[in-house]
Amino acid sequence: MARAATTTDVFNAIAEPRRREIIGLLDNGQEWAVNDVVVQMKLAQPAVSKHLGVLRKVGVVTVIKRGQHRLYRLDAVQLKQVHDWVKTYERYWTHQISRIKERAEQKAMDRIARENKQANSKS
Amino acid sequence: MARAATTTDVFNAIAEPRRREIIGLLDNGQEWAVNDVVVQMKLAQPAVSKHLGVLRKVGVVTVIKRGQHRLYRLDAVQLKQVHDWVKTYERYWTHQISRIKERAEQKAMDRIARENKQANSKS
DNA sequence: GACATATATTCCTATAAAGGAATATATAAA
DNA sequence: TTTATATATTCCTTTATAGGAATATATGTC
Repeated sequence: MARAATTTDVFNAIAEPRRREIIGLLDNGQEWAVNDVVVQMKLAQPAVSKHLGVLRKVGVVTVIKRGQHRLYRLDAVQLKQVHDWVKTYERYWTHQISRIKERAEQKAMDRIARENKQANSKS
Repeated sequence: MARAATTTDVFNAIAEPRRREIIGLLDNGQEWAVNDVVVQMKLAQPAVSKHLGVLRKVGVVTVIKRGQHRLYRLDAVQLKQVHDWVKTYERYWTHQISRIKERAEQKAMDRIARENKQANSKS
């Protein structure tokens, strides 16, 4: 099997660094014509159109037509699912918990792990 | 040019749903032998070894050898860069700010946008 | 040493991508 | 209507998968 399509979900869409860069550009609350993005990124117009197309398909940007221009706007709410997923692991780099709490947490996790192991061996 | 390698950065590594699933499994603070993962995921052993290999290369998991087993452990600190990036856009789905603040923020963004436009047209 | 178990690696196939070049399409302008 | 501008789409090439099958490697057991 090949890799999943970039248009299947947001995780795939933001895996490409240039698309993250585009998202960063659009994060000024303004509408961006394709050519504005082309000028900022050092990238050819077709490439930019394609990247914007991917971002549109996963819903991270929206488009409206105005004259001959197509104006893209960031709709970053779609990034919430990424945030929600990664937030689960926040405790791994948040060191605000004391050693004692850490050890208690570790013990609790050990217990859960044992229970899971039991449950799995039963099935 | 083809897509960037999954081993180049964490964003690419977590673009694959099964790898996110594996990360979820290892999030119990325990060491996991490859076969434990194979049993949980409905996936063949070579496939699991490969996914774990990708995660190891980007630093999301660590390995130690014990006997004939290789024990994998989550080192989720590497996910912090994803969290940091996506956190930038948190305000898009956090509605705790008042209408007035929103409008003020929008105005500020408009101003920044204008300044950028000036700066760009100069160069 | 012979065999079993755990894991990684190699080879294969199908698929998807990223960007470049060329082209199509739509709208504005003269 | 002809021409210019803005953008999307198609075709092409190179590259990187993801998983399956087979094999290699390391360790444990008898």
